[in-house]
Amino acid sequence: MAAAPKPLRSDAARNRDKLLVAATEIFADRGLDAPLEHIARRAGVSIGTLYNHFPTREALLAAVLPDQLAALERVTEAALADPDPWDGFVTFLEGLFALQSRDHGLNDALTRGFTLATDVLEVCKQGFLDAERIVVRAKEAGRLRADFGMPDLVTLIWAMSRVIRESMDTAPDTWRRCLSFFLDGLRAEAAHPLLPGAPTQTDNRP
Amino acid sequence: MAAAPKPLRSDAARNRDKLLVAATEIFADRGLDAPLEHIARRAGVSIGTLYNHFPTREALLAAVLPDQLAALERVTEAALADPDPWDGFVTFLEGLFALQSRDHGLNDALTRGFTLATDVLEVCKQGFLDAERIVVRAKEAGRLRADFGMPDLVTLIWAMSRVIRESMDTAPDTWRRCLSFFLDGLRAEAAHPLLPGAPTQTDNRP
DNA sequence: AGATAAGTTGAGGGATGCCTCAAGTTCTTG
DNA sequence: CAAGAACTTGAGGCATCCCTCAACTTATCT
Repeated sequence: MAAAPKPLRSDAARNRDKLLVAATEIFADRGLDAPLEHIARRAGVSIGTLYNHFPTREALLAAVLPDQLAALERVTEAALADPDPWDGFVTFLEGLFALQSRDHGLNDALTRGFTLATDVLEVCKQGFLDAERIVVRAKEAGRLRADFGMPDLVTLIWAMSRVIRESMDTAPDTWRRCLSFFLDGLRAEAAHPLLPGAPTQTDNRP
Repeated sequence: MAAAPKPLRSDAARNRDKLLVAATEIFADRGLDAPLEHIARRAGVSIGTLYNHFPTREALLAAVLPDQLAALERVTEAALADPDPWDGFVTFLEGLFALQSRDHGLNDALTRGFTLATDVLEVCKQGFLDAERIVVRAKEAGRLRADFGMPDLVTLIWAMSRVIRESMDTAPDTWRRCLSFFLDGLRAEAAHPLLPGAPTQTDNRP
């Protein structure tokens, strides 16, 4: 099935590793569109070598992102493991944004419409479905407002990712404050009718 | 006082106007870092002429932004005119974001730490003070949660500006939905203790 | 060790965007 | 209607980032 991945020559394997380490670091603190030259330089390798191993930025992302996404998966599991559906929902959001606040690249990945390799995309979709379980559970328990849907989660991620990016360097916990306020508006008992002109939920399915 | 602004030659004045019109349009729908060449081309003028009239991007902004800020001022006034402090607060936010959603450039201006000419900056500061009156009034009326401060307004603007930008082309009213949720968390009676780790208000004064 | 396949290198070509300035054009004024 | 001042022009230099490829180096295998 899978094309037999021919074994790399020893030096090539080493360079590949150095590139992955460098890419992970640089993406994490410069974001996903950091110049590839920086990554090559940090890996102590020429730009040509980088392109030899990863012909496109997307290929490099596909090699680097899965680790970050695994961390996210752990957060999701922890959230689902919480016996209280609301607490689980809060745990999920806190964990998600905490990860994003530590990893500029993950922030980009979750947020910008990035071209991702199909298998990475698959992981994302799976994560999205797990997140949906968290949301549904909290709604069914009558704790999360009934009109909150997955598109709203996406919107929330956009919103918070901006807050995270903007405050990262000066007051890195600002997002917690913002999230606190937001969460208070998501509790079922806080729900008021939407502002006039606000799209109804089905309008903005992604 | 003010340095006598020597009268422009007629053709120069015409070009200047064309540039302002073009800049207003392009900034509004491409954002504040649209290529200056685009603006020159749309004005039907060479790039050199643009630089002749506005030696820096900042100078061009200083000539273009006041109009947008005036619109914002009108929103602020309307908000203060509302007899109900909470409704005024809501009016303010709705008006602010509605403007941003129509003007990509204003969205950038309010959001990114842009280098602004001192007099434009002055207008911004004034607007900020007016906004503070709206916030304080809503808090004193016991309608807006007591722990909401001006830094939180800044954060909210960051958050919403991202939502606006991201949904502008596909579902331009998404921000209203998001704002509705957020507002429900800002009502005094919705307030819950902040999440652990959230900075206290004084931490993130800008 | 020598032959060969595998891997590396970095200069260089292409885009885009910023900004300048010498040469040309056009308005204004006497 | 000159002539000089005011203004415009666009090619070109700079910088950044993209990506490629012919010449070189190195690991591996016998």
